[in-house]
Amino acid sequence: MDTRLKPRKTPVQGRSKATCDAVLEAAARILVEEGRSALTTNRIAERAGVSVGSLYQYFPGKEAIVAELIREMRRDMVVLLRRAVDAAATQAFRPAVGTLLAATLDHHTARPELARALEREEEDLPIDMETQVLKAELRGLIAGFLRERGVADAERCAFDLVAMCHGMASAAVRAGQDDTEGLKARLERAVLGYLGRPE
Amino acid sequence: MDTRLKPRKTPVQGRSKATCDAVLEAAARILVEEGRSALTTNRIAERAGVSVGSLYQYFPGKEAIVAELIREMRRDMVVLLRRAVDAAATQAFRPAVGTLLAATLDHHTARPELARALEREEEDLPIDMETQVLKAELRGLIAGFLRERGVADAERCAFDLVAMCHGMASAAVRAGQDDTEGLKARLERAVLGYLGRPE
Amino acid sequence: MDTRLKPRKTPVQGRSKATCDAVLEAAARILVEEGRSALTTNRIAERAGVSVGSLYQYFPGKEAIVAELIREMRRDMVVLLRRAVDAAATQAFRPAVGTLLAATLDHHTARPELARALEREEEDLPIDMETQVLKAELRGLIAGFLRERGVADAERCAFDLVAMCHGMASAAVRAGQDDTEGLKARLERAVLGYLGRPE
Amino acid sequence: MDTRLKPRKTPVQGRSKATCDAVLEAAARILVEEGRSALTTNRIAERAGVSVGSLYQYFPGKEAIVAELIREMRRDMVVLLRRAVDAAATQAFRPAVGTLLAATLDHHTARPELARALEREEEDLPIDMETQVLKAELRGLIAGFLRERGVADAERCAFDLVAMCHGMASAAVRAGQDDTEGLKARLERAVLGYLGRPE
DNA sequence: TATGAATGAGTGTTCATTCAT
DNA sequence: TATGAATGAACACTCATTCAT
Repeated sequence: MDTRLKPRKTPVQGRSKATCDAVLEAAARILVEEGRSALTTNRIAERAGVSVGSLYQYFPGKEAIVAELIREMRRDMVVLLRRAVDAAATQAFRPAVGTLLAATLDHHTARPELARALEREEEDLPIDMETQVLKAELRGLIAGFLRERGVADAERCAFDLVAMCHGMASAAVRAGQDDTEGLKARLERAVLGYLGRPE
Repeated sequence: MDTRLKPRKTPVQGRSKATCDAVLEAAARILVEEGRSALTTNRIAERAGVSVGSLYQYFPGKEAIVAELIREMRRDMVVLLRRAVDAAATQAFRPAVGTLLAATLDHHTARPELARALEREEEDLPIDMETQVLKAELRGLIAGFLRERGVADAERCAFDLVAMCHGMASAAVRAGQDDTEGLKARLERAVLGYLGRPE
Repeated sequence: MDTRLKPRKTPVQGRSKATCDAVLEAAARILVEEGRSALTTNRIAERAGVSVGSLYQYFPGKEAIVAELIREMRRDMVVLLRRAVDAAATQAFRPAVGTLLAATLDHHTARPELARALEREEEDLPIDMETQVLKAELRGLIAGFLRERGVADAERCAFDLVAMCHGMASAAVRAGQDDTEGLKARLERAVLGYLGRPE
Repeated sequence: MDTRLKPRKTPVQGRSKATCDAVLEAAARILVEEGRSALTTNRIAERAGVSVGSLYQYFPGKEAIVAELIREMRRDMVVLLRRAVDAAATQAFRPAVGTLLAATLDHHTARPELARALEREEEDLPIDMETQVLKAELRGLIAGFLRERGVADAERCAFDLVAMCHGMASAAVRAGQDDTEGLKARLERAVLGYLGRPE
């Protein structure tokens, strides 16, 4: 079942790679600019400047394209967060939280609507293994950080914090707010408050 | 444009009302039990025990049905929250927050998956006026409560708190957690923390 | 699995029946006049003077239409053959064989190319239960007749005779021969010869 | 029109020949093992270990490949039957018929499903000249044999006998019977019976 | 000459919506 | 007013065939 969500071939070079990327990028753009209901295979191919046939050469179906976009997003997040966790290791608690939040927001900042759209799609898709692992890793990184800092029930806290930030960031994007700094400040307040460390 | 999201007639009594309700209830059930992709007009009519023709007599289209469900949900929330705000008026801050949260969760508790599904649909639908007003009212009630209690920047806070609770509650439902009490406790912590009043 | 080969509804009256029949008849005509490769759902609908949507209201797919045509054919054959077996009961062996053959050919005579086309299609389709039963019944009727007349290994003989007649009749139709009488005479010779009763 | 069914080049030696053969063999295997619906040019190339481009270098299209397989089959049959007719020349009638039947079955015995599959395909394809000639030759050989033995209306008899044997052999293969000896015996009975020479 | 990426017309199928009964 | 048969645009997806490399 997993194969329906995986690319057919993952070409490493040349024209193939270009086509493959064009398809993914087109899908992303459509999702953001035209909405999920406009995300048809024909439209994707059109915007990618590619034929439908080519699209199907690389992906077994529409869902696989979206799934791949999600995977890319999660992979990026893992990289960013891992880096942030490392950087935070030597910091005091408050600035460390800031570092982590900044990393999380970085991702939302780059293409906020895309992130939101993909997170939405994720809910409708059957969760494939890799995505599941990536999400677990994200929570794991945060939980690890919290545990290290002596926070009790780190797993649960990580879960709640992720959900909380997701909710607030989504709402902000949705409302068209683009004051990332302000958002970050408020998230910091929320997180530290939740953790009982508003000092 | 708004008329596409409104019922054709809002019959207050008799067989008409029954048909109308049957349609709405059928749509709700399908959304929860069979998923959004199963939500077709024919299926709705079938589960409602009504002909498609009748369905179109009361609703101009599929979206109008969903929009009406959303409106119902928001109306319910307004009622619950207004009542809670009244009840909270005489309470100390902490218990007052608890009262408000309880009201908010009440709604999620009754039909959690439906609430989540509708909130998802809401994002895809063009926002009709009434829903917009209802949502503004919800935030207004909370903002009013906060202002009364001397919280600065009450509007913004209300916005964030709603988003925060929405995020955490959704994630909990999604993860299959059904420990409402626990959830409420964590939300309380988050809210009070955010407000800088963890006393 | 069987449901993919069965009609969706078998409407007994009115417009429905007419549409259903029009679809079947159109498919039969296309198969005969335009060939199997022209048998597309859109073409069927077009020739039936009906929309594709209607077609799918009555049949779950293209295969189901063909399967139904086959079933109709087999049902007809069973009726004809049963009647012939009854009529042959009181006849001497030679004329009795003639009666059975006449019945078999009757069917081919009515719409020879259709019969041939359907028999071809039958080989590509997963065999559904009813068709299987009908075919068994056909062979059973012949085997019963043979057994009654003291023919040894009646089952096997029935199998061979059916295959033999099928082969010869098909070839004749294919070659465009339309001398049914002559064909019948030759089949008789073949059958009686095979049975070792050329008297 | 005929050129669409002929190979582009018929290379007699070297790598070309190998490629050509690989394509034909791949097509044959697919037809037998995966069914006619799996017979796509891409799949053929894949199983042949060759690129689609190469496939089209040797054959103008898919049909040409199948047509060539059919021609090969018919050529084989002509060779076998010619040899058998020669061998039968000095035999008495009964054993002579046996010799001819054995030759015919030889062909079916080697790759029964392939023979059946190709005979099926043959019916869908426009008949190209060479195949027509080959089939005429087959009937001619049999008719010649019969005429020599004083059988009246030898042409017609040859036609019927071929059809008869084809029908019975096909049915046997289809039913999964693999008792070639038994089948031969029954065919003999049928043929001799038809010819009125059961002695 | 061989490759295989690219093409796009064509196929099966669905579903929101209409309208004759 | 209620029905449900009919509609057909739109969608996902395939595959024979071409052509730049």
